Amino acid sequence: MAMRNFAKLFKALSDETRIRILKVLLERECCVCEVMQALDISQTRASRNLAVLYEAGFLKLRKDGLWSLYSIDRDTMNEHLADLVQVVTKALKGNKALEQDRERLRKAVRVGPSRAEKMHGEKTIA
Amino acid sequence: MAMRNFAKLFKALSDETRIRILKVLLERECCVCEVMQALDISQTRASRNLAVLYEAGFLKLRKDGLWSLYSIDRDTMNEHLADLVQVVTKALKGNKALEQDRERLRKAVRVGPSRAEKMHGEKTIA
DNA sequence: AGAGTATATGTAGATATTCAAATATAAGGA
DNA sequence: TCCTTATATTTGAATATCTACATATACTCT
Repeated sequence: MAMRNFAKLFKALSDETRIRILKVLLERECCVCEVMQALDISQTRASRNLAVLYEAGFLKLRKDGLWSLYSIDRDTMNEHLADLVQVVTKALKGNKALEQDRERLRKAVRVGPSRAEKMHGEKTIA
Repeated sequence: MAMRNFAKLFKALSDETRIRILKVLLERECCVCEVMQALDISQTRASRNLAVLYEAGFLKLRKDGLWSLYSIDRDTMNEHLADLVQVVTKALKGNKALEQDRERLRKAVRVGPSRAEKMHGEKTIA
């Protein structure tokens, strides 16, 4: 169970054009020019946003002569989804990468920034 | 079944600081100063990023005197998740907002941008 | 009212993102 | 080889995002 960089995955999905592309690709595999026709956008825009989704791991790429055929990578998609569900429904206990944050939270008290600074000298707050 | 703006939701989640905040809040409700201590970040940064998550609907806010107590809005979270699962696992048939894209996809052919432009005069491609 | 504290907000600078236009690359056919 | 076509990449400009610093706001207590 690799620790994923959720922020990066979400960033790839944080653009309306890319969401529209994903939805079109849910219909079927498409070449770049089909995507640009479906969304009525420029070739550059279609190509670049497909590349972003591809690099994030959401798409598969198949070459056929001149055509670049993109399709949803359903396996990867389902993996991401499963992880996401797990993160949100459970409390991510035992996640090493975030143990520090949780450790500091354990010690944290409900005082504001000014008092927090005084508590441990100038090193408590970055 | 309101059509959600997924891009906006994902944008709120597309920042590493906000992911860390969510994970801390999965532990328990926190005030701003607890978040800043847990993540070792500035007060401004904690406050601003909490606000982004709040505005996106992921957090609940409870005021207690001087303190602003933020916590995960689990109902909203689960709604979003349910929607997401639906979108990804099904093909989103019958979604009015995207009917145009799918309609154009139906008519789209596997030719490149140059020929696509000629097919319907200069109006086919934006 | 006045002091102290927790949080929010205005501003500005650095950085990142997005897009179109032009150009480059690569495949297929004459 | 030369031409056409589909896609990728580079460039530059507009815009958005993120952060720290300074300041404002709001609540509590004396």
